Formats: sequence, structure tokens, C-alpha cells
Amino acid sequence: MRTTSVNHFILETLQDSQTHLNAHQVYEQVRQRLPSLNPSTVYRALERLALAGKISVSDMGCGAVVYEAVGGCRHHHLVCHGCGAVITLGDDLVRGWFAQVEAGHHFQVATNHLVLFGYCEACRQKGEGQEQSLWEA
Amino acid sequence: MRTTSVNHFILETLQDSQTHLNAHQVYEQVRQRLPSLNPSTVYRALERLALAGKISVSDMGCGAVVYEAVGGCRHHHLVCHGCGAVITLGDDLVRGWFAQVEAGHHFQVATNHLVLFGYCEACRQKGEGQEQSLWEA
DNA sequence: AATTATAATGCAAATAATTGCAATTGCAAA
DNA sequence: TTTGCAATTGCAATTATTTGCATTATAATT
Ligand SMILES: [Zn+2]
Ligand SMILES: [Zn+2]
Ligand SMILES: [Zn+2]
Ligand SMILES: [Zn+2]
Repeated sequence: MRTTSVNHFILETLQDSQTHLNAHQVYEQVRQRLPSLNPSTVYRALERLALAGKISVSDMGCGAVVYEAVGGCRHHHLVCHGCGAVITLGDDLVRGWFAQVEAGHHFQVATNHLVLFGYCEACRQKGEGQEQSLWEA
Repeated sequence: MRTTSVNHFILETLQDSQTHLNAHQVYEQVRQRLPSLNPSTVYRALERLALAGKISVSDMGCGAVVYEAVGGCRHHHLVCHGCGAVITLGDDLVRGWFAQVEAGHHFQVATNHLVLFGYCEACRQKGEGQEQSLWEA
């Protein structure tokens, strides 16, 4: 990966924001410094940075895929299908399990920002996620 | 969820194919029985079936999201970034870990087809996934 | 500094997926 | 059955993302 200004600015933007940004948000930020920037350049740079392990790429149910800088303390998330709540999961529990998977399958896991969907306590009590239908087997 | 023919045919298509199909493939299949079918109807029906837990939705790195019927024996996958190899992971190891996550966070995990990316043994030996850059901290 | 090979970019076009809205349909209550 | 409501659909427009190709820029080599 070459040291282009786009790579640099995107990484800087994600590191500074410390949150999940979608491609358009990254584009708008970086465009302030590189006015001639093209959206497809951003998509390609994001893909590059992700493959290099410098950022994470995740579908968190927000319509567009979101990106985040992968810093010293990794983390993961639980996202509620009912209310959209995002719970952060430390890396300890995840790393340990990944190690098990790796050991059992001769495979090196690179996923650096796992997102699991489900239902939070509040939504579960409201009955969310209990959809039934006439089709049940 | 109502018992519409679209819901029925989509579910049947996915159950019969026993593989991962993308939205366009599902559309083509079902359209043979419902010629006036519209793609957006398929997307919406797929979303519905997924929310009801009858099918899984996953990005397996094929460009388009893929869907699969969730049958009796659940499974998950490891996908190699280097060569695209897809390794199937039984549900036992996954279910156990999900239970841990659920217990620790008052959250009911609904993810029914987990996909982890990484590098297979062969690609690891070829040096894939070892990309370095001039930027290393 | 000039040359070369290849990675990165811009642009336009293609593909994938979502959304608003009016018309239709399934389902259940009357 | 008939009626009424809400879920579902088609269609067009919008948004999100990818891709082909010609051009430009980076970094190594001469
Ligand atoms: Zn995060
Ligand atoms: Zn919730
Ligand atoms: Zn599968
Ligand atoms: Zn591989």
C-alpha cells in the first residue's frame, strides 16, 4: 500500500472521530482537505485499509456499511434488532473464542470487529423478536 | 407475517437449493412461478423472512449478500480472504459461545449464520494476509 | 535526474439495495 | 359473506457500492 494522501487522511479521520462512520461521512470529511476527491476513490481506499487490518468494516444495520479505526483496544458489538441499541463487547471474550476456532480449523481469523444481532433485555420483555406466523412447521 | 405466495415461494426456493443464493438468484427462481414479480418485493420478503428467523442473511464476500434457509442443523462459516475458500463450522462450538455472550450481557443473540473472515492454511503459507506498509506504528 | 513498473485516481457506467407512495390483498371481525 | 384494517406489492426514484478504463502519481532502478 502506497503512502498516498487519501490513505493518510482517511485513516486520520477515522482515528480522530473514534466512532463508526459510513463511506459518505468519510468522503465528506476527507473532501475538506482534498476537494477533488472522488467517492469511488474513498471506497477503494477503505477496502485497502481494511485488508491491511487498519480499519474494520461492518454492517451494523444502519443502511450503509460503517468503518472504524482499529486501535489498541479492540472491541465488538451486540446490536438490537428491536430498538437499534448498540452494546459494546470487550475483546477478551471474543479473542479467546477466536483462538478456539483457529485451533480447531487451521484458520487464522482476521475479523477485527464482530457484530452480533439479537434483542436487548428491554425489547425482549416487550416481546420483540417473538414474531410467529401461520407457517410454523 | 402473512401467507403470501411470495413468502412461500422464496422459502421453498431456499430450502430446495440448500445453498447460499443472492437476491437476484432468488428473484430469478421465484419469477418462474410469479412472472410479474418485482425485485423490491423480493428484497422486502427476504428481510421479513430473515427477521422471522426462517432464513439467514450474510455477506460472504461475494459482492452481494447471500441468503440461506435455516434448517434443523445450523451452521456457520470461515471465509478466506486470500482464495475465497469457505469452511463450514458446526453450530455446537458457536452455540456454546453465544450462550456465554448472552449470559454476560442480558442479550438474546439472533445471529443464525455467523461468517468470520481470515486466512486458510494454504494462503497463510503463501504469505497472504501479511501485507505490511510504510505506515506501521 | 531520467526511466520504468505498478499502484492509485477520476470519471462514467453498471450493479446492489432501499424507500415513498398509491393500489392491492390477506385476514379477521362483524 | 361483507367490511375494514393493516400487511404486502409494483413501480419509480434514490441511495449505496462496484467496476472498467484511461490517466496520474509513487517508489524503486538505472
Ligand atoms: Zn465499534
Ligand atoms: Zn432493544
Ligand atoms: Zn451457510
Ligand atoms: Zn485461502
